[in-house]
Amino acid sequence: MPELPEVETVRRGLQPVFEGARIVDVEQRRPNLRYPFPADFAARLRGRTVVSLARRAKYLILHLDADPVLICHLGMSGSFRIHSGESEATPGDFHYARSKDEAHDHAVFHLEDAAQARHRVVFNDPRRFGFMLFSESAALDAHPSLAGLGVEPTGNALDGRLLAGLLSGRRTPIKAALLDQRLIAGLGNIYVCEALWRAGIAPTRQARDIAADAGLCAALADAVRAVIAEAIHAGGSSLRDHIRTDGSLGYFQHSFSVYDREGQPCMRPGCGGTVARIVQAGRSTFYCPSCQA
DNA sequence: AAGTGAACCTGAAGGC
DNA sequence: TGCCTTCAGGTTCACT
Repeated sequence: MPELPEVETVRRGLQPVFEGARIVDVEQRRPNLRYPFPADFAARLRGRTVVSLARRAKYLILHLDADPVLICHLGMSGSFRIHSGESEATPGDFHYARSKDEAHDHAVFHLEDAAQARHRVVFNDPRRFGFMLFSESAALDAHPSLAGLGVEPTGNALDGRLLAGLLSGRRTPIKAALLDQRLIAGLGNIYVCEALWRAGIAPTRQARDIAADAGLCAALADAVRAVIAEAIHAGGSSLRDHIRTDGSLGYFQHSFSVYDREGQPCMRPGCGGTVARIVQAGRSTFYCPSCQA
């Protein structure tokens, strides 16, 4: 499921285990995920100390005390589990994290923290759309996976004026424009649908038409920032709940207004419409034809 | 340039 | 019970 809020939730869950820890060993259990693991993957990580765990868009970035930088993407079904002694937790709990099919445990990081306690961090990814790559340089903007990524929808950078500039002149449907990682980095199918519903904008409208309306751009930028911020917040609370458990309980509790609600009543007060599903660029779009114009 | 569809891969869910 | 089809949070590439 990982869109930006889920990746950020995973990052926050992993951060206390990774940061400051020494990588004692790495098990690489297959040659590739979506892409081949980097050459000498385990050997080059072994012995390094983790300086920080960052995030850019849907990418996790592990900065070490020496080259390289580890870039990790969860794809559609990637997850991490933490094993610390007796306890176990899954940071960022979603569908596939529940299945503890060890056949899909593709990489294991053995860590030792400052108090010499050992932790294992296990990467599981049934569909193997995830990947791990190295950047030889700390200048990550030069890495092919990260170069060209657009603005983060967190913080205050994304406002109506900036959004208007990004959408200006584009003939593509607004749905596709918001999914374009070169414009805004980190939105996925769920939160694009949700943001368009909040802003009352039909997903089929042309991006350039939205760009021409300053009020709409401001409303859409606000909706994007709000839905991402709320989702991160919800992920955090779910994470806390989850870490108290044995790692096997509960889905990430989403409350979607339109996503996956085809045929159900629109949740906007007084609207009375029915959520519809259409396909755009091969992907499901959920929206309310009554209040999204 | 813009848009679509396919590809990568496994698993869940629903119809019959 | 099983077999079949469809669908899934992402990204990239090939083609109109």
